[in-house]
This record gives sequence, C-alpha cells and structure tokens, in this order.
Amino acid sequence: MTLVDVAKAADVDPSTVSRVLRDDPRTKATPETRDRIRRAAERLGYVANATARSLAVRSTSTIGLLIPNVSGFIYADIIRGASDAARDLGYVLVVADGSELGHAGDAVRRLVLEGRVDGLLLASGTVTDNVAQDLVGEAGNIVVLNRQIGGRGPRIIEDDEFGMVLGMQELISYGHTRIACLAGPPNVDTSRRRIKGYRRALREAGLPFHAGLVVHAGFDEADGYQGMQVLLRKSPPPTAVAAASLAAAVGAMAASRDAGLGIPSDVSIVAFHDAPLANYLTPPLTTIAMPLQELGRQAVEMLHRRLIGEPGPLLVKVEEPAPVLVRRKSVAVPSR
Amino acid sequence: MTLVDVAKAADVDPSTVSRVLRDDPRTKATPETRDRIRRAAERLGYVANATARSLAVRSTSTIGLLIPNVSGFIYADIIRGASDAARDLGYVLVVADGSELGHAGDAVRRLVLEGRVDGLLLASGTVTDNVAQDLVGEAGNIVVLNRQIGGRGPRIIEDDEFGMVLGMQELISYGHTRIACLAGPPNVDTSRRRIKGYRRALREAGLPFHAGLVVHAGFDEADGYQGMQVLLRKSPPPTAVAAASLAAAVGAMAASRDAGLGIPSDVSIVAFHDAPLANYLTPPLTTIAMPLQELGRQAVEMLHRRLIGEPGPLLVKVEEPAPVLVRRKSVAVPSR
DNA sequence: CTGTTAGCGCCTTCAG
DNA sequence: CTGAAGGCGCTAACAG
Repeated sequence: MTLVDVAKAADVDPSTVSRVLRDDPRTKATPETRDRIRRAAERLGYVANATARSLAVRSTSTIGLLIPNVSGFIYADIIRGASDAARDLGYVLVVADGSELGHAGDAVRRLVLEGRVDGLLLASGTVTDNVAQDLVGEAGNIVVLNRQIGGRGPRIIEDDEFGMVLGMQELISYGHTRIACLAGPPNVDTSRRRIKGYRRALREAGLPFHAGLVVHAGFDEADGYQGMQVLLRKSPPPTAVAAASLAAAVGAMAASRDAGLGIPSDVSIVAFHDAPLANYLTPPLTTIAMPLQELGRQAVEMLHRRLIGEPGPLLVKVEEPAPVLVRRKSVAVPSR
Repeated sequence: MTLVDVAKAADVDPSTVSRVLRDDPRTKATPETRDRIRRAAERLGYVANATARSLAVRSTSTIGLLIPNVSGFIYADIIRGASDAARDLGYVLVVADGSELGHAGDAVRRLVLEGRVDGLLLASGTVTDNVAQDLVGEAGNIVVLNRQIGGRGPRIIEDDEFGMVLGMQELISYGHTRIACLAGPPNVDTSRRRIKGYRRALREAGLPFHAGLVVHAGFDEADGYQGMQVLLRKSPPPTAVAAASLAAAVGAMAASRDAGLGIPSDVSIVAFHDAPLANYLTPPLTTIAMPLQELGRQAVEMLHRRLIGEPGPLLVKVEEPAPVLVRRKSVAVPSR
C-alpha cells in the first residue's frame, strides 16, 4: 500500500493524496476530493511509511532516550515524563538500553549518527563524566541529563544539592549530629552535587564535616550494603545516613539489619529519590522526591527547541516542582 | 556527508563506495581502492544514513519492544536478553513505553504500521488478553510475550505453571496446608497459568483447593498490599502465600507487618520472579527465578526467523534454563 | 573490477 | 484547486 495506490483508487495525483492526508494547510482541496481520498486510504488500510517520509523531509520525528541500566527505580518517571512530552510535540520516543558501558557508544552511533533519531537524551546515570562527554562529541542534538560539570553540550539538571540539603535537614532536625553520606561513585557529577548538599547542610547547621563519614558506593543495592558495612565499622558509627539513591538505601537497610541494628531506633536513613517501593519497605523509607518526570519532560522540550533551531540556554535546571521530602518511618531521634 | 561526497573525495563511483563500505561480498575491489575509500570516509567522518538505506532495502534492521510499565522489576532481564540477541543478529532494539493502555495501540501503529521497526515484541504484562489480541491484528511481525491462550499470532511463553508448582512445593514441604494464592488480574493469561500451577501443586500434594484462598490483585505493590489484607481477614487466615509477582509480594509483606504478623514466623511467602531487590528485603524473600533473559533472547530470535521468512512454530515455550527456586528467608514451618 | 541506471515511498517547488 | 517533475541518500541489477 503506497501513496500511488491510494492515488489511483481515488483517481487523483499522488501529490494531492500526500497533501490531504497530511492536512497540509497550504492546500485547498475541495471537500469532495478530500473525502474521496480519505475513504480510499481507509479502505485500502493505507498508512504512510515513516522511512520514506523521513528521507524526504530529513527528519524522523523520533527521539531516543539512552539509559544505562533500565532496572533503576528512577527511570520509570523520567521515561514517563519524556514520553508524554514527546507525544505532545509529535515525536515518538524510543528508549535504548546502554547497560554495558561499551554499548553506550554503540547506541549513540546507531541512533544518532546513523540518523535513526533526530536527537537523543542521555540519562547518564552511572556513566562516568568522561565517557558522557565523549559520547556527546560534536553532536549538537544530544542533551545530557543530570551532568552539570565538564559538559560543553546542552544539558539539564535537577537541584541535587538542594535535594540533599532537604534530606539532611530532616536528619538534623531530629538531633543527629554524626551523619554519614552514602555517596554515589566518585567522578560522577550527580554524586558530587549531592555531596555538596551534604556539606552545605552540615555547615549551615554548624556541624563539623568528617571526610571519613562520606563513603563512595555506587548506586545499587549491593553497593549500598557494602558501603553501609564500612560505615558501621567506624568508631563511633554514624547515627544517621543520607543515601544517594533509593537502591543504595535499601542495601544499607539490609546491612544495618544484618548487623543487628534497628531502623530507625539505632540508625536513621533518608534516601535520595522516591518510588512506590519506599512505602513498602520495613520500615517505610523517608525519601527525597525529585521532580524526575519533569526532568524528562523538559529534557525533550529542550531537545525539541534545538531541533527546530531555537536553542535557548545550554544548561537548564529544573526548578519546578521543587524537591520534596517524603516523611515516612526511617528517621527518629538518635539513641546515642 | 553523503555517499557521493565520499565518492568524489576518493574519486570513484558512489556505488563502489557503497559496496566497499558495506563489505559487500560480491565486490572484488582492489585493496588500493578499498583503502582510498575507507580513508576518505574516515576523514570526512562519513556514516551511512540508516533512513536512506532502510528505504532502499525495505528493512530497518531495528525491532521494537513494547512494555506496558517500564517500572516493573522484571523487565530489566527481558530487555537485557532481547538487547543482546538483537545485537547478535544485527538489529538495534528500541523499547517503547506503552504505560497507558490507550497508548499501546498508538505505539504499535507508529512503530510497526508506519514501518519504523521491522517487527515488535509485545511484553504484554498487565494488558488484558483482548487488547493484546487486537494489537496483534493482522501484523505478522509481532510476537507476543507470555500470552498463550486466545492468541492467533506468534507468541512465546515461559513455564509459569511449573514455576508456580516449584514455589508451592517449597511451601508444602515446610508443612503448610492452608496456602493462599495472591494472583494477578483475572483475564490475563499469565495469571491463569500461575493459578493452574497453584492448583496442580495442591492436587499433587493431596491438599484441598479453596476458591476463597485465591485473590486477584494486580501486579504491583499496592495491589499486593490490598490483596494480602483480604487474605488476612479470612478465618482462619492462610499460613502461607504464593504471590504472582515480586512487587505484589513486597506489598503483601508490608500488609503482614502492618497487621502485626511476622514473616516467616506467622506467614510464609514465596514470590514469582526474582530480582536483586529480593535479597535486601526484610526478611530476604524466597523467589521463583524465571528465565526472563532467555525469554527476551528467544523472542527476538523468533521474530527474526519470521522476518527472514523461516517462521517456525507459532508458539514456543522457553524450557531452558528451567525456573529455579531461590531459597531465602521468607519461608518457615507454620506456627498454627 | 567499476560505472550506469533505476528505483525505494514520500514531499515539495513550480506550473497550470 | 490539482498535476508534473525532481530529489532525499542509498542499494542493486546490469553492463562493460
């Protein structure tokens, strides 16, 4: 089924079919013609071929979202937001899994360079700053999510620092003074920004900073578990910890439990990022809900602007809605 | 940068460039020519345009994977498996989010009908049998994951029945006789197959079946929580429950805890599907690990076969590796 | 061993 | 208001 089949069936020129089926505003086809064409198309089950169209208009109307590990709790929200925005703007959003680091480069090549998508969102998560930068390279149509530092290209970030401050303030308000930071990997921008918030909160509360209380641990459960173990060996151990990810917090809770420590009776925890799961843990976990869906949405809007030649700022920060502390049961007054 | 730019730079015909850059086996270009072309391409940073190629060869070399709710714990494995297989076979895999039901149809249209992908994997998850069937429609290039019944089209399933039997046997071996089934939604094939396993295990153990002990509850945490609440109101309540999903099990654990019941002291739980998270729950959750990655892999292999005109069976069942029971701490002997 | 010639299916001036 | 013609970038016979 092609345009010419429909044209024949409706007894008009293919170009006319093209125009009416696309509702080309510049065409003033008579209602009858329009109707005839539409019916013919309908009857033949015609659907325009996206590939041919893309070639002709030099644009695919699709944008990609590259995610390092789809399993992460937080990506659902980003995808949701991006997906909605994409639809609103007439794009189709496809997500690609770049789990193995080597493959991230692959994906960029096959999606962007080969022109399968008009642009790409790079949810760099665990990818190290350097590789993120390489990936962007010269391509102007890649926007990087949550990488502020060392980026030359377009990027969008959330207020990680403030988010962390929020979490810390909660802990501090309960009287904790010896608070650890279960940070993400070093050399990853989000980690740094979260740590910055950690230090700022300490400073603002007049609390001392102990380098020994921040441990770098990766973002997943196993990382959190191990990180918590090293924290627990400190003397004295912290009475509270701010974890840089939900998964790490889950691991940390398990480590505490295995060490015979109760939460929040012996150690309080707040986690960066919220997800339904947090409600169902034992105890329900106090979290910092970041505007992830909005991040996704604005990322595609930003990409869109660049695609249509209205670049706007190179760095945008998602301010609305602000991060929010979701109080549940994992924080209490310190017992020591 | 197009083929002709490279051709000019290397001073040969575009078709020659095309041939050597693709390593077309039928071409016997002289090493010098090859070299000249490769260098020129390299120097110009040429990358073949996938859209144009697709149009010419009438195939995109990309396949889609439609997932209803990306947040699910189990999709990571499916994606991983599918992604690897796709790469091995020379496809790029893109995943689309069909979270809102209405959008699943949309996605099918834009991906398959408009020819953005050569074929589609439909991880139908929570989608009702009817809509899954509609989606497939006439398209021969859609393979449905985990939908056995009522499908006309190609589909691939895992041995849900056996998986459930495995979980039940564990419970039964500990002496439980009053075992509930926290089932998925009704009218969803996977639910039915899981329930079938539940009944079969009961039967084989000579235990009676009580319809009141199976409650349909959806697949997420909130569903599991509510389902467990209704189970707990039975008199007497079950001493163990087999949950049809990890998320539902998490919800069920929370409901038990909130009802003042200990796990596994008061109620034992096994969950369908495994994920890292299970290790870190309180207590660590005994699960049934299904070969999800293999499911993803075989799904793309199956699609590939159809795409190249070697259809094979319409229904394949993943047999290897077999489902495996992962024993952790959520099962104990009944206290009543 | 390499160039010539047609398309793939659609869009878009430009005429009429 | 509608048709004719050319082209998007690449591939694939078919010559030579």
